[in-house]
Amino acid sequence: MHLLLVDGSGYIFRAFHALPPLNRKSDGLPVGCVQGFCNMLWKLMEDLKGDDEPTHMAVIFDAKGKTFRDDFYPDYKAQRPPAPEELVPQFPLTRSATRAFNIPSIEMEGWEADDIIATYACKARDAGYKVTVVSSDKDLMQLVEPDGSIRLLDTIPRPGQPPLRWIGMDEVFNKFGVTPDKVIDVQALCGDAVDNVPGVPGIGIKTAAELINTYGDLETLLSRATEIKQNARREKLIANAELARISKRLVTLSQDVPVELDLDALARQPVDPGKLFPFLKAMEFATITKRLAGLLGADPEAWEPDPELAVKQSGPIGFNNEARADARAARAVASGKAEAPLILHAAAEHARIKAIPFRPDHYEIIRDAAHLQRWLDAIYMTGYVATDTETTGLDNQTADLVGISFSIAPGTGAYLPLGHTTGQGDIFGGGAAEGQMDSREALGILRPMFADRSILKIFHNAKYDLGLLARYDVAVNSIDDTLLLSYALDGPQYNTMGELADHWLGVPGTSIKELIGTGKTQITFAQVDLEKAARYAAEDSDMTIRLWHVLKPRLAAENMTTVYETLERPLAPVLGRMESRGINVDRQILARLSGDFAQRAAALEAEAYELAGSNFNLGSPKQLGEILFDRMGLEGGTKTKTGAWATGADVLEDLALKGIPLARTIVDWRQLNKLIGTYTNALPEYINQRTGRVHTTYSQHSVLTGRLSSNDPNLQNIPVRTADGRKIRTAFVAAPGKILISADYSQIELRVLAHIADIGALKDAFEEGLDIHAMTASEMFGVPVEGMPSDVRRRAKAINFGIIYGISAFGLANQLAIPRGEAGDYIKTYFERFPGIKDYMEEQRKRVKADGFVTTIFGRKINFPNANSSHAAERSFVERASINAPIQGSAADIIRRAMIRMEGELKRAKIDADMLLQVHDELIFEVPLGTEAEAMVAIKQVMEGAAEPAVRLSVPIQVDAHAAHNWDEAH
DNA sequence: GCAAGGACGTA
DNA sequence: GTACGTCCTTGCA
Repeated sequence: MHLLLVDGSGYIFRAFHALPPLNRKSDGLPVGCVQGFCNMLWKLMEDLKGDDEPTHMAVIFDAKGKTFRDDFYPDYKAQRPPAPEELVPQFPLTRSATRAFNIPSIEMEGWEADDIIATYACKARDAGYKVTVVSSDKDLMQLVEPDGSIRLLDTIPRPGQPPLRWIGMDEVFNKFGVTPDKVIDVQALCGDAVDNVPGVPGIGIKTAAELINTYGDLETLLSRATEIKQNARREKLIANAELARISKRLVTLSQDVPVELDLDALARQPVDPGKLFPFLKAMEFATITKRLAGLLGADPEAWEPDPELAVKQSGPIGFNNEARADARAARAVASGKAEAPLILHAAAEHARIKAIPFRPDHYEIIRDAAHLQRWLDAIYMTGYVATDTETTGLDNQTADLVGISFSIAPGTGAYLPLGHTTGQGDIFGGGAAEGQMDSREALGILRPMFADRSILKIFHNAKYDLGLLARYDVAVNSIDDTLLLSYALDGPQYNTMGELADHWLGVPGTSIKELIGTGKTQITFAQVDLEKAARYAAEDSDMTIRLWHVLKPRLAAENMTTVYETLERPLAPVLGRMESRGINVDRQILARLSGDFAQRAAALEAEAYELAGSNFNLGSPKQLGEILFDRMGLEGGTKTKTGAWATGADVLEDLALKGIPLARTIVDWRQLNKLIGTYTNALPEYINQRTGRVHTTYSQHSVLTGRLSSNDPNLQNIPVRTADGRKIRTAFVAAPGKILISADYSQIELRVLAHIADIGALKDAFEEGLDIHAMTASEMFGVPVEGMPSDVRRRAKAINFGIIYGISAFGLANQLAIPRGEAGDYIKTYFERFPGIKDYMEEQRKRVKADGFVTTIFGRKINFPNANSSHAAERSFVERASINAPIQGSAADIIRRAMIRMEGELKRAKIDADMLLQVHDELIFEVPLGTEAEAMVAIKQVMEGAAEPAVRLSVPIQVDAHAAHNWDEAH
């Protein structure tokens, strides 16, 4: 018979300092000690086989509250600081873990774990058991038996030491200088600062051992204290005899705790996969789950995560409330009213990480397979890794891989150089630099790690690395992204690694410019000196892991987990694939348009010179203003904020109406010139040599409201409003054998407004499929929809848009070219007809002033740090923006959800369709010719249902889809 | 060579 | 009145 007693509380406290901190991947719940605890439990079962295999087992914990020791010595453990914040949530989880392994979890109020352990150990010893106590607590060393019937076992992982360290007679003697039965006498004399056991002041462990070995035990020593020769020692012992006796009582473990379970009840039970896997999956311990599944011959997929412990998933109905609760909690945090351990935990993590110094000389350069394998082993041990690719350029569709860096903990870092060349600045590139692994071999080694779902890969801007690695056939599963964490938490406030490092870590990141220079003399990263490159690259990963440790716990603390998990992280790979696909652009159509536009622009230019009476640079607003308002002396000119003449299109239109033909000519010239410069001439330059297509880059983290932006080239502002502009869209064509589909949300923002502000009249109109602007006009002006003059509808439309933009009389007057007073009357009438809108606007104004942010219906936060600015114009601006942001942002969230779900749904419906572009309320697809009808049905379904189940909108969502060979006709 | 300002393309 | 990105000129280094 062999009883194994685990000192659960002792393990947690010691493991806390010995193990790397680890948070649950989904929500930042700290679980490092729980994971260490689970590892320890199953390793014990693995290691203690044969003679050492326990027949009985229990895990003992400290209960909350006072113990009997407090009754006679209130200062006992009084100086112990409260448990670290990240430990607190782990206490109950270790109990759950114990039960998950089908092991009794024992704790008793009024007793310390040590007393319960002592009671069971002695009972078992007397019954002839062998006893092992899993602990390294010196207070338990008094239990060790010389014959080995009771031993301690220390299992806290420590670098450079064996995983199991037995503590028997010899080890106790080494520690206390006495046999185990005299340990309490020694402790009574030397005391214990940590537990606030007083002992005899001035007597340390060595003196105590010497005295006890001389006199036999404490009582004998105290009764014969007068015999001691050393004056000081004698006086101290006599003066503090009572303190020594109290100390002995404090350290002596009780052996007669009235335990409820008898020894038989501790007999080992077989592990029950139905208890174990739901727990492990809820904790997201992928590696342990896999190993235990192998050991037990079980399929972990057969069990769902324990719903009590898992990250709360948004249910069909619950989400709206949850999002509101999130928003409430976030407001509480912002106003400092929240009391939440997670907030303190996040703050503590920030302080901890910030205090860890950077040690560039500790970074490693990986030059061979063995070294790479050592890092891989470390990554698998850790379960996560910050990683970053170094390349020859900013465009992941053309750049080449130069190296990869890794970091598994703050202060660690390694750089794996793969594509460095010799010969700095040599345009022929030189040969490969010495001391680099073959990139095919290295990628072959790394591929399984990147694909492994149990290893979390932490990037800063994962979309870039994913798109690049995909070109090297490296698939990446399980990602986190510090850029998107920051965006979910703080919006586009900090963007670059440098800004984040500066703000959160208090260090200026090395600028890439220091390595590659700028302008004409710029080199690529491949040409950077390898040692320098390694320091830069490893530092990048080091900073990424630090930022992750700082930002990830904030997610749970600030209730942004759902936003990050459902709107940010899963979108990045989707966008990455859209960028990789690109879109087919017909070079010849653009060339023909360039010629046509240039010819017409030249004619207009000549006409302008004629009308102006001199040659000047038509592209210069400065020169134009001087000609119009100084030389020609035209009236009514206004100045811009810098004092220059304003010559915008609205000003020129005005002049044209007043009979100044030059103004019209300039307007037309500018339009053509814009089309040439920004589109017909620029776009062909973006056609990728390798793919023959144009690949935009989306920014997921730049827009305040949650929209995407598109750049290099911007494919979200391809002209559509004018006939000439639309011709450019005809150059965006389907590949041979394919056809384009454009699917766009109809009036999505007005529908969202009707839902959020709960406007019955608007909702009814959408429900009945009415012309919403005509309906508005009819309500406002009392004009029947039938036979309504187009100008009346136009005004109503302007007002509807104005509402979405946070209307002002000034702005509406400008838009409609009517007097301010008249515009003000319109707005008044509107608010009278739709009082709910006014309430909504007031609510947002109030919110932004009180909280500094507003939220979308999915819980996304939009920050306005200037909400209480002393500048009136700035304040008004914030008010308008805070009215617009929830509307624009909720619509943006809806299309994000559609995009995230789209690929999976199309695949499920066995529809072959590639999502290529997003233009805020529109998605462009490329599908095989002939399949467009069924594709459109499926696409519409996903888009129209995108808000659900998270939010059940109270207005119908309508999507219009068209298929055609080019984008102009499909739109 | 770079930043700022003006102008203008989109939703 | 909201939210963006790009091109061109201008002015300064």
